[in-house]
Amino acid sequence: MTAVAEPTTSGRPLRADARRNYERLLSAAREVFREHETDTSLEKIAARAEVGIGTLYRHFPTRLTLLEAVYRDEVDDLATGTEKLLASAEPWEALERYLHLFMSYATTKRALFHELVDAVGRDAELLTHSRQVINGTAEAVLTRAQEAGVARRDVEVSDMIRLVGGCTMMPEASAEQSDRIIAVVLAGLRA
Amino acid sequence: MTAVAEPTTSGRPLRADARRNYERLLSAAREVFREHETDTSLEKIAARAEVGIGTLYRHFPTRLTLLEAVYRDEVDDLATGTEKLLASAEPWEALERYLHLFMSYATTKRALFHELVDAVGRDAELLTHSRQVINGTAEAVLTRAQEAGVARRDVEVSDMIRLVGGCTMMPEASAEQSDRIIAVVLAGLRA
DNA sequence: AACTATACGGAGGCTACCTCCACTTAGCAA
DNA sequence: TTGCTAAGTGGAGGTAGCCTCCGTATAGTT
Repeated sequence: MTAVAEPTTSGRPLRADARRNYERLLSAAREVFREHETDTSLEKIAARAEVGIGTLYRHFPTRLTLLEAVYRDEVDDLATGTEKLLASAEPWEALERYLHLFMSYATTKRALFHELVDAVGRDAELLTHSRQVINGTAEAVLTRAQEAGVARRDVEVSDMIRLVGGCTMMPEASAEQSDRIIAVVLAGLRA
Repeated sequence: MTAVAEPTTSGRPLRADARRNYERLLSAAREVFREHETDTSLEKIAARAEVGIGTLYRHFPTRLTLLEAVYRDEVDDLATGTEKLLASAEPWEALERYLHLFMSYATTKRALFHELVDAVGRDAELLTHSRQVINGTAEAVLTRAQEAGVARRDVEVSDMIRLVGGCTMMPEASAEQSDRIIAVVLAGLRA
């Protein structure tokens, strides 16, 4: 689909078969997660990729590892989209548009988000790629708005992420509801 | 601990041993959920109550059934606390205090909340006691504030629940963070 | 004391996660 | 080409949790 990030676990490049299997697994996982939500067994994904379960586990030692790999591109898209916003829009408008961006990302990727949060809860040390990216982008947007004096200063990044991200964890949000919620949050954040 | 709701599944009263086991299970579950979060197997709860796993399942056919029974009292406390608020406080102040109440309820009972939400996501028809109570109380508070003209009218009950409840689903909120978040939400809800 | 509806309990089926290791093979070097 | 070996494969099987089924036990009644 998109260019696959080199799973260069060690220094050495992957052997051809390993590389092929890695990609088969990734695209199988993508398909499966698109059809069913996230409640799919790893066995089924391995079968879909016509690969043994052991192979899956060597490439993706954890369920979360696999989920992250699947969504890696899209999280990175969120980050680059945000950078554009920061370059082109005024601080407040950037914040507005960022929240919409983030909400729609978190909504469509609810599965990842949910599991990511669960994982962080279980192992506080675990700092996954997605988490780093999300924290970084949110921080850039919020602090810029605060320094411009348009956003309250007594709010932290984690508050904002929690507010917007948290409510996507509840099921069945309509687009209208998302918009209403963001409107409330924005009104609350305004300096 | 508190008066146990009669598990009057059918019309007939429970046999003495059944009743005893029901209460043993309930208090074992209460203890266990207090110590570990929610990741306890039902087998362990049954063992703690010195009761067979089959007995547990007859009384609580679903994991959720048990969780609900454990927290039933506390959800009801939320409801009665809210009624007092409505009787004694001005519409806006009632809303403020309600959000704090709700947040602290949802935070300490995160386990139930999480599983409840998951369950609702899986089976949309399922309308559990907790859900009914939460919806009912939130609605009373919000519409009162709206009718008094102090809260935005373009906000629905489910939006508010989603905002406040959702962010409790992410782990490790400090009391200060909860307060900051509520402040943002309140500022956003104000008419 | 006998009888029966009610309730008990745990063996066992199912499914998912994950590990381990005997086998296979890609890629290199002679 | 051939052989060698580090790299990779795959699935049997261990663990754990959810839940069901049904033979056994007993409370409560007659």
